[in-house]
Amino acid sequence: MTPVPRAGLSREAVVGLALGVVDDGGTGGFADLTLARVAARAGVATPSLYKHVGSLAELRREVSVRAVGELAGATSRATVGLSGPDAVRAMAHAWRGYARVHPGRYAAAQTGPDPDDPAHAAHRDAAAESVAVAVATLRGFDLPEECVVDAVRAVRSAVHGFVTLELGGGFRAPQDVDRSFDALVDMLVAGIAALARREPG
Amino acid sequence: MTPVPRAGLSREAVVGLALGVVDDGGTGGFADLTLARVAARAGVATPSLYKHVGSLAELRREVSVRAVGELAGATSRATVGLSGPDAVRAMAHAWRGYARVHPGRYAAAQTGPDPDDPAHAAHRDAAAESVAVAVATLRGFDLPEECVVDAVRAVRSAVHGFVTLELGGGFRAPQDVDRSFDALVDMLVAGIAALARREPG
DNA sequence: CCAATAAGCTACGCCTATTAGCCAAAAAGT
DNA sequence: ACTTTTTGGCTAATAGGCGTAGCTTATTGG
Repeated sequence: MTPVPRAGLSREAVVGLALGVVDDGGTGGFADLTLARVAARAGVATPSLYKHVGSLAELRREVSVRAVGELAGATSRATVGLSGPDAVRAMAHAWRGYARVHPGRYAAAQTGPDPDDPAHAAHRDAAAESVAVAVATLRGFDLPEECVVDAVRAVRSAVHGFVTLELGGGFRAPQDVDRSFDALVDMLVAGIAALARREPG
Repeated sequence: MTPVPRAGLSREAVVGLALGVVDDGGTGGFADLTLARVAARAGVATPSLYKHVGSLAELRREVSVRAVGELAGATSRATVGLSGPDAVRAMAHAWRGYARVHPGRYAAAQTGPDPDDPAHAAHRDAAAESVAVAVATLRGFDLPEECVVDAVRAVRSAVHGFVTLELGGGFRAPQDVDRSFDALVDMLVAGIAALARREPG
């Protein structure tokens, strides 16, 4: 009957539009990601998206994988050629920088993959890559093998916690937040060094 | 027509049932909190809840305030009579302990209040109390006035980040998570002490 | 005993996601 | 070039969520 021009969508295009929704929604962009919103951007009826994406959950997972990959890439790029304290500092700042520039995507990156579901394989890989960057950063500290995991967990915890609280408006005091972040990173670097000195073998 | 017995609800009762939903839902209990679920627990039709609660958003906020208050209470109780490193350690462990016992409520506690909305006053108060506990914990470190906020932010960031990642399944390696937490707390204590030593005045 | 209030209910409107089935447009095959 | 198949739109319809309106009954207070 009525001619229906093609919108030229594809899985890639849909994910891209979803990323746009996430970006425009600020910190809550990922939580507010909806098929209806994506369809509106595409100029298409909501059910049409199912030709390119299995479900909202699948689209969200795809967005998460992208976000985790980007975060891993940003920290990785920031630390090439560095080691020891310099590497940790660079990683921490790159991490926080990514979160501040892309708060919606950072929130998306916090969805953990299901360890068992085979559909989450890409997500697991991306997460593993992100952790691998952190591990690589700690080379140069001469950490005893069994302490590396403690150090990685400490760095991830501290930086992620800081960024989360900052984006969530948790730091209401007037003091400079950058300064506090530097202090935190200093603590981490000193703490890792101390961890290396302890239990010397 | 048909006799409609009273369910004996009240605002208190509704909030209590909501807390039950949150508790039973694990980490995602707060995200999955829904008026329909609460109504089902109350044995009541969903719209009936509006006689006791203004909206889902209001109910969620109420739950958040409770959770923040409980967390502040738990950390406060754990640190009475302690100071310095002992206080920080006790607070960190009480914090993590609360989150592990009440993962749903802990997630609820992460919703930040709107600084302007007068309806969020109770939420702001609860959050302020929680921060006050952390500040009190740092007495005994002789921190220069302008460094206290850095130390508070560092402690909150590190502990919150660790707990968040732990609950979210972010620590997949087989190594003991308790040990990693102890290492993190050691770093914090040492870092705060170093902060006190720096810029001596 | 009666009136006022409080606490249920059903019916509805609007927004999601998702499925089913139709139809035209593009692509592939002959 | 024509035909066939696949693809990517569509509308219609189901199910479940929040929230509003208006009715009815239980409870309470005079």
